[in-house]
Amino acid sequence: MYKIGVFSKMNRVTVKTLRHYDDIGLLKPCHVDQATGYRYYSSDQLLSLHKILALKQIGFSLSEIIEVMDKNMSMDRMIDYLEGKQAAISKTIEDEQVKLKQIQSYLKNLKQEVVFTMHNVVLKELPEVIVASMRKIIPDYEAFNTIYPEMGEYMKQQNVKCATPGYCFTLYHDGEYKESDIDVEICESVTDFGEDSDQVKFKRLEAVKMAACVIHKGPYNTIGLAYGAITKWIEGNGYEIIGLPRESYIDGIWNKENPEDWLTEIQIPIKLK
Amino acid sequence: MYKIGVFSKMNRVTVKTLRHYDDIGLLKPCHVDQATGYRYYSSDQLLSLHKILALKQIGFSLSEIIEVMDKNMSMDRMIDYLEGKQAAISKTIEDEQVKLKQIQSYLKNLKQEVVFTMHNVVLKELPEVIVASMRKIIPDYEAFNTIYPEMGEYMKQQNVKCATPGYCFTLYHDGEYKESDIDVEICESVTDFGEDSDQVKFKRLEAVKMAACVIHKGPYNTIGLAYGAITKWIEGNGYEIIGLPRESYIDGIWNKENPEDWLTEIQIPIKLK
DNA sequence: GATTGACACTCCTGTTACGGTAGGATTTAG
DNA sequence: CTAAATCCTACCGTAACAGGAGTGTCAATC
Repeated sequence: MYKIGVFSKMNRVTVKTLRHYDDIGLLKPCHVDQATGYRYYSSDQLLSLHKILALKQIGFSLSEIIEVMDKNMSMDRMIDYLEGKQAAISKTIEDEQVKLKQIQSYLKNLKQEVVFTMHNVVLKELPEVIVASMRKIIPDYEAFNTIYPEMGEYMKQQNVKCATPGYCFTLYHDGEYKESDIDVEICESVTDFGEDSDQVKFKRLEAVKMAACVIHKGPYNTIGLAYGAITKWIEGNGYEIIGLPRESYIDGIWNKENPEDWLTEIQIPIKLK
Repeated sequence: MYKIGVFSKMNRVTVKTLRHYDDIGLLKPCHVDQATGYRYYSSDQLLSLHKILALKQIGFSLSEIIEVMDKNMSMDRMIDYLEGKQAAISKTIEDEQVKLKQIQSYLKNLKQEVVFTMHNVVLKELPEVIVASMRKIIPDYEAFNTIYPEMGEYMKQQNVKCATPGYCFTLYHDGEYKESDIDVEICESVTDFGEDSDQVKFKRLEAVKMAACVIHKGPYNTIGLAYGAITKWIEGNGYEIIGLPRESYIDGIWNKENPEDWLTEIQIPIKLK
């Protein structure tokens, strides 16, 4: 029979830990003095403690350990448990490796003197949305100024409501950058389907599990920088593009005078290669 | 100006999270209504939120993010920070991989029907100790019964005190298992140096950074099982032995009648290959 | 103008596995 | 007998929120 201090030294755990295990019922001392409350442990309990530590080292939580120790768990259940842990650990390893790659790509950019604060790439999920869409081949970027009002007009007619928060974006159907005759589809997220017209169609866009996103601040003529940053990031981190990029308009001519204040988010569906 | 709900949807974060960031001063809404307490955010703040999420995704803690965002951190400091993170992540990856190997080795044993509860290998640090030691070549294991009392005798003479908790073990100097003419060194941890004699020497054993440990329960003639388990584990997990195994006696003939109750811990210094 | 449903607010608690500290009782050594 | 070491309980703190209770506000409808 050992007092808690000695017992703790025998297995290199702290007294605090032993008391904690007592509290949660993981390892009760074999005897507790009624009068003083002193805990006494037997050397037999070293065996239990040993097992607890072993399980802890391979990533079991204390409540899991309680479960494993309490019932004389069958071997099959034990195997299941271990395999579950195995899968969980494999996943964390993968996640950490992704993080590592991201950091490395940031470091690379930093060292190449690309300003860090400009384009922070974030991974997000994009939810399913219903959109009113209008696909056109426009002669140049100026044409946006005419087609957006056109669509707004039609939607007012149809009496459909935009979703809140507003989500309005352009899909670029050309695989590459073009200055003229651009195949674009402008989309506005709405609450319900309306009636299709020649120009405007309603459709449901599926959720995107993972999209790389950057925010671009400033007028549209410098948005190429953001595209450059995000595509570089995607490649540098071992992802590949699996859908059309969306250019989502947050602030623009309609609510901010100064083009330097405009905000646009680029969202590109991706997956791990 | 957006209310918290809309703003939260714009970046796929929860309202709870935004309030939390407000509480800790990470992202204050640009306006708070004095009367109602309603928080209002501007689209500009999407940029900040974006940066916060990007940093979080690569493993920064919120307090670190506050630091990074607050002062317009210099690029060099930023690089330092990122490199620190990089190292930390690499380390977690390694740790997790070690865990994974351990689980795999347990699974292997389990599936080979080796009883799981018998030998749980735990990694521990062994502290520095001062020991009284006696090295001898003994004819057989029976001889322990004579040399231990011999040493006890000498120590009583010398008036040295054993450490608490007692730590008494045997070092096996033969590289291999032998049945006769065994080169052993018995050690007893003491509080202070005493005077050396022909038989008994005092010395300081350095701390061992990592030792694989198992507890063996029962008489000594079955201790081979424990050795088998531990060496298999060491190999299976990619470690190598870098010191003499210690056989530490916890319970034995001196305090337990029934050999089935005896406890012995085997400690083997190791390092990652 | 009143109602209503959605949304907002402020606490408070709970999560993991203990570490730190305060204040008081007990044991052990000198 | 006294002092030091050890023990006890009890409460707070950690990271990053989630969940819930109880209540107040907003925008739209009747």
